Amino acid sequence: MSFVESGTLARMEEQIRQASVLALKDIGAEGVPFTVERPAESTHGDYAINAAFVAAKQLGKSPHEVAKDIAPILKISVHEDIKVSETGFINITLSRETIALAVAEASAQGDEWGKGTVNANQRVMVEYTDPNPFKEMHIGHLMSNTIGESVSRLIANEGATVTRACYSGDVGPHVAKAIWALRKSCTTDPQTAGDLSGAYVEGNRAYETSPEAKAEIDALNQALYVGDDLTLMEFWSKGRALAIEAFERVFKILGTHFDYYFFESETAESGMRIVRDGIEKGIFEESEGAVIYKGEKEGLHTLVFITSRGTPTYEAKEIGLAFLKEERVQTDRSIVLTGMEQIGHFKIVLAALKKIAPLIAAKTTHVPHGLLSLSTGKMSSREGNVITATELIHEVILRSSEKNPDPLIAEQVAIGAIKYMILRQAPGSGIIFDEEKSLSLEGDSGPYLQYALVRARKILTYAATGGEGSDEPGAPYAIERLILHFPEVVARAARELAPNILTTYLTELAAAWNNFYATEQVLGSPEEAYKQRVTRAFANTMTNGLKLLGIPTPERM
RNA sequence: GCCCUUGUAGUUCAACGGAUAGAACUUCGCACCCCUAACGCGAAAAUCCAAGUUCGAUUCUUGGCAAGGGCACCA
Repeated sequence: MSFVESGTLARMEEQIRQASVLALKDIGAEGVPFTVERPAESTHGDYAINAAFVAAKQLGKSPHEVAKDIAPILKISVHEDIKVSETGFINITLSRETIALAVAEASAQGDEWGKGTVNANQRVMVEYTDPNPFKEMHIGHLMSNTIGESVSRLIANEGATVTRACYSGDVGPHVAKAIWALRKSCTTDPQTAGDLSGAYVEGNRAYETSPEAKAEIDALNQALYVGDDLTLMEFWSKGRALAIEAFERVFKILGTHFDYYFFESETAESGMRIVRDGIEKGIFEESEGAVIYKGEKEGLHTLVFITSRGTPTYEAKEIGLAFLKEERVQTDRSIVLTGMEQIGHFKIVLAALKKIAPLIAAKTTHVPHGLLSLSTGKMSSREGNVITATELIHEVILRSSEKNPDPLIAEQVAIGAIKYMILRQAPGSGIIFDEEKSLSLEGDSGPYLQYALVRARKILTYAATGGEGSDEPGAPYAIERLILHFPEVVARAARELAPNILTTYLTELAAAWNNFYATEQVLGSPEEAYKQRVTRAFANTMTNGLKLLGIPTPERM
């Protein structure tokens, strides 16, 4: 069992890569780039190397000939069969024993199955979700939260210490608008987060239609930054607390917990100070009473950091935030997840930050995600035609409870369906949201994965004994050859910050399991012991995979 | 006008420059309820257009066309 502990198979792909590097060196093609991949067609084997194509030109031979030179000198420590395709791929098919060992490993390791060490000893901060108090969380925040949570878990799974951060705009025009409207309607004691966002919509309408209201709101905005009107600040602080309580209720349902909350009220002052200091250094300029950054020389454009009224914009606050994060937590890497509409702004912020604090800028990565738009038209929190996070969750729970009277399970299924919809596609691409089409409970969907797991676990609860028979059947089941790739898939998803890679894999895995389930009887079969092990290996893989996506795993469905 | 992102079956999404472009929904057919059918099997159906780079391009480059977003005091 030392094999299981050392986890040799978890590094199978890496081993093949290294063996290929050495083999290439031996045939005089050192350093050519190549890939080791899982062939789309399983009959081609478990791993494929394309090095022969790349080396062929340099060696003046055909890819097929080069592949034939490489294949015999590949030194891989597990049993396998190496074949060369006519086109020039080197295909590696693992032996029956090797696959059985991988299944044993997946079955025995439990929670540890799939853990990696790529990010060992790294400290990473991930900022995501970023809802604004005085507005409600809407489905766009759901997208940021779902991707951010999964990315955090994937990074942590590779050995990093992850700090989760949530940054909230608790000052600024949107807050002034909401407070203005609340005061106007003599609301001294708003009760729900819905009251606040309703007020925001109203305040925004007034801001755009009435010059007097605009002046009042602008004044209120400045007063909030100054902060010496105690009645105002108390009202503000109460509203903020109310909003955050609402956020945390949603976070709990979603399975997220933030280690740090950062607020714009904390970053405004230092952000402005740092920007002002940057004027003398020639980083920023004054223009028409505002402080701006001219990005033209770097192919960017000009953006205002401090307004002519002396209030900081998003950009100045972002600079302040970078320093505040640094002050609070030591990190090696800082990831900021936002909607892609902020790409342009973030480039400029990072360009400025590079001149102010090059080390912070160097370790900061902006990861934009696509936007969620409604098939019925544009969503705008200013106009109030948004689908809020809680609305959507309740809507989907309603649908999932048709098949599940148990409210906890209905909720788990609903969250699974919502998160799957978001995580199935590349983080950068947007979603045109249509509840009927986007949120499926059948086919490629969250419940499909959850259901496959439930069925496997059920078998395991019946399997009180280890079952009869111990030898593995001659040919491996398709599911076995999929299970062994799990650690590699997870590592790649973490490296590319792309949970969709894992989602696609788990969907394929669930399909293979359902096929196995439909065609093979586990309990009471001649190969029961081995099939139970396969079942456990699948259940571990799916459980750990869903955990990494942040998708709940219901006990039954 | 400039910049960014995206164009793949009827629809919603995959495909680290590789093998016959994968799924799901829909449609049609089959199976059939024996460890849970939110399941399984089969069929039909797609790379926006044009050049270029490459042994090989959905992927890279350039130019069109189309959609979305951003471009000084919102975030």
